Amino acid sequence: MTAMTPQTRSEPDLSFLLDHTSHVLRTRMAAALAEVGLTARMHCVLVHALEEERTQAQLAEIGDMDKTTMVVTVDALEEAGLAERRPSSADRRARVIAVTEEGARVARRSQEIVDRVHRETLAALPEDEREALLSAMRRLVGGVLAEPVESPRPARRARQSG
Amino acid sequence: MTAMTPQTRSEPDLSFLLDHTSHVLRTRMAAALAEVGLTARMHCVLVHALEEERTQAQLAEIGDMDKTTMVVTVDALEEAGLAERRPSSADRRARVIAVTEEGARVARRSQEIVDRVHRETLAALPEDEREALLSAMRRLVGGVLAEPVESPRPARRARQSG
DNA sequence: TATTGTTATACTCTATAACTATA
DNA sequence: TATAGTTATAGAGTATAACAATA
Repeated sequence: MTAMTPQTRSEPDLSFLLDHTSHVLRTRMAAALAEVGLTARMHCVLVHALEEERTQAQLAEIGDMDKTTMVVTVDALEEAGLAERRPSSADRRARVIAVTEEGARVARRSQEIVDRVHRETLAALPEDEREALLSAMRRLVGGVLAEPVESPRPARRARQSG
Repeated sequence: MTAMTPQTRSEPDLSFLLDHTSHVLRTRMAAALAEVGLTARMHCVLVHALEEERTQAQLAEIGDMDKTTMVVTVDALEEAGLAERRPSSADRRARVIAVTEEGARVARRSQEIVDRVHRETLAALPEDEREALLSAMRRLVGGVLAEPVESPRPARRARQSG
């Protein structure tokens, strides 16, 4: 979004290009998924819970969410009747996320929506460019842009008692 | 960040690729710019204010920021002695952002940092892929991914008087 | 009446801290 | 002692509302 390079220069503004495209795609995806009442996170949890038996911690890992964010996401899925928390037979601390029949139906539709939005976006590109784009992005994700640099977060006050 | 497509499928997950790369690049850029005491927004305002005489509203437009976000960004630049608010000669409501000498020096360094981070990132790609990536991204920004879809924001309570 | 910049603040998002139950 | 999940809430980020000065 934020243009990092003035228009009078010819350097490619990779930051702007990535920020803008990811932001716009995100809004489009959110709007499309809203049709079936899901957020991107709910979709993510749903499809990965459907694949195999997974606990909240495992799903949080996959979706790169904090465990507290996972709590509210699973709350939303339960409230919508799309998933349920079940005790894990292997570890009594853990909860397995079981997708309901309705949840499975919605997940099928939401995955179609996701694929369609991706397809429509990529369809705007000539095929060779499309392939190169995907290949380049995968190379970045696997290489230089694999891991975020983390900045030291400021300390936090203890919680108010009462 | 959020994987939109389970690993067992072969559809390209454009959302994940864009979200991940833009997020990681953003953290790298933030860390690199912190060396000269700037945020990405401060850099953005600084270089565009340096190009020609511009008001806060114009700079907000360029950086796609809200005008209230611009206020705090300019506050930070003024506090750091890198820019100053000056009354516009054309419109007495408006403030032109004037970059100080120190601001110009810092802007030159921060632009070098931005270019370097972009160059280092793109250097990880074979040249043909690099060119295709940039071309594809520009095509998306100019086409299907030009404008965000906006979702209706929930209304807001009036401000407390007192 | 509309717009620039400002202040105050509501709201969202996310993560930290503290806790319970279990490993 | 460490981990899974939960609750409460701190704090960052951002945008809306209202306002003063000016167009």
